[in-house]
Amino acid sequence: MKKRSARGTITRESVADAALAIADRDGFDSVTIRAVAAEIGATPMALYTYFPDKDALYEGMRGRVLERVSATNISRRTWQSVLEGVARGVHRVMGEHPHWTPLLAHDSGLPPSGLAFIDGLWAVMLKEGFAIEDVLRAYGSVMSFAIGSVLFERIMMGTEGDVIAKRLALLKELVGRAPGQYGSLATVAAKVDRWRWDDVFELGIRSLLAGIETQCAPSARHARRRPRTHRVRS
Amino acid sequence: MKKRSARGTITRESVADAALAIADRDGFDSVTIRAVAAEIGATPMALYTYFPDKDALYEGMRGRVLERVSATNISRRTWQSVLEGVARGVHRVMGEHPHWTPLLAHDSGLPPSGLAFIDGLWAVMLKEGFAIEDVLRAYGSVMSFAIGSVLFERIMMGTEGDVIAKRLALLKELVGRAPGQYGSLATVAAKVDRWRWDDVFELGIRSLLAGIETQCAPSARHARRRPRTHRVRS
DNA sequence: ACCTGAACACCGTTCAAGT
DNA sequence: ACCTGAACACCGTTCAAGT
Repeated sequence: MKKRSARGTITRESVADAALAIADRDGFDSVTIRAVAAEIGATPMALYTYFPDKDALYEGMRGRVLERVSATNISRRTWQSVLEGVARGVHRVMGEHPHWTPLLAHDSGLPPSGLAFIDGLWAVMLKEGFAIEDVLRAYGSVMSFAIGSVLFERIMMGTEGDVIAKRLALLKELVGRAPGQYGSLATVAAKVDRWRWDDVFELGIRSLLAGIETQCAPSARHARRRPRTHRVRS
Repeated sequence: MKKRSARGTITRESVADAALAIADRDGFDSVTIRAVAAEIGATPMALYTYFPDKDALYEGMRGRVLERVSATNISRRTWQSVLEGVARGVHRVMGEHPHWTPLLAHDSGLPPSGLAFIDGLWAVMLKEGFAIEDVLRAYGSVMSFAIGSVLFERIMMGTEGDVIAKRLALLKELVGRAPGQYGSLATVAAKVDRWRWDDVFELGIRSLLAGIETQCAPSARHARRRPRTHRVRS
């Protein structure tokens, strides 16, 4: 909808940012090639100079999001501050831009800037004495939770922040069926408007850091060789 | 592609199952109204008798998936077995059907059967003495992790199980840039083919259950009134 | 190389009509 | 109520053409 931009002013970043702006404003499904082109004052096909297809555009968007996450200035002093920092960064950025969350669930690759970002985090963990396989194990569990908490909140609450509307719809759903049948749900749902979703995140991140500490983090005190229990599951 | 089904034989379940079968076989993006209709031998518009729109179809699919999760027979004896059981169920079902994972990230509602399922889990937690707000806090953190671990694995490894191909692509990516720059990434990536993703899940679920135990679970020994630390964040 | 305009093969969904 | 067939307003992407 903007005026035609001068030739040569388009960049991968400006395209990705335009796409993110549309997602913010109109929802993720409104991010179409045509809409993004209109946003920067170009023709749909002009974008194909910068991104070979729509998955590549998603990848570019994800790169820009990760730059925002890293801009929350994660301390690299300890492995705890690294893991907590990146989790908190994901949680904060996605809390501010709920329409961006589908990017986290779309398996269309990580841009080079994302690789560099991860490399920096893993370097700290290795330097702190993490075993190589524990780096991915610990990073994976924390990132899984960070991503999942954002998506789970979106699934439960929707994207519009209409908590009350959702709760009422839920209760109406319950009343419509056999009364008393969904007693536990109703009991908890009645508390939902007083609910702070951040508490879910806090409980999870605290538990995970503690668990990593005891299960795979290197102790600076005594330089033991990662005492992992070998487990057998049926 | 099947033969025309007799009039009146279509059900919500058969439509949802056909959609899940297509996702399994051809990928999630191949689940189109037209493809599902063809799968059950009907016309595209025939589905609209059972689902008002595509989001409703997703909701129906999610309901069928949750039935599978609950079919993993979750023990309801303790709150630990409930939370671990549902997390393990999600992890197992989605491990067997990676193409279904986008359903977990799509915020288009939970079907009534899903509500009943959650109600049953929460009933156990309440009966075990959980405070009302702790029910959602604990359930939320565990489910967030379960969902996130599935999606994170899919993001990192792709959906085809082509672990080696992915790793090679990653390493090639690294070599292409300044050598030695992505040292940490390369060090860890070199171990990836020996990697068991289940270890990420095990570390997370263990940590979360332990954290819930200390931070909000009721102790059967001494019936204290949930000793939560009151925290203030900047 | 960058960008345009027309066209193609899809998609979800509406509508009018049949049983 | 259940189901059909044609049509509409989209979508991502290809192609031939211009600078």
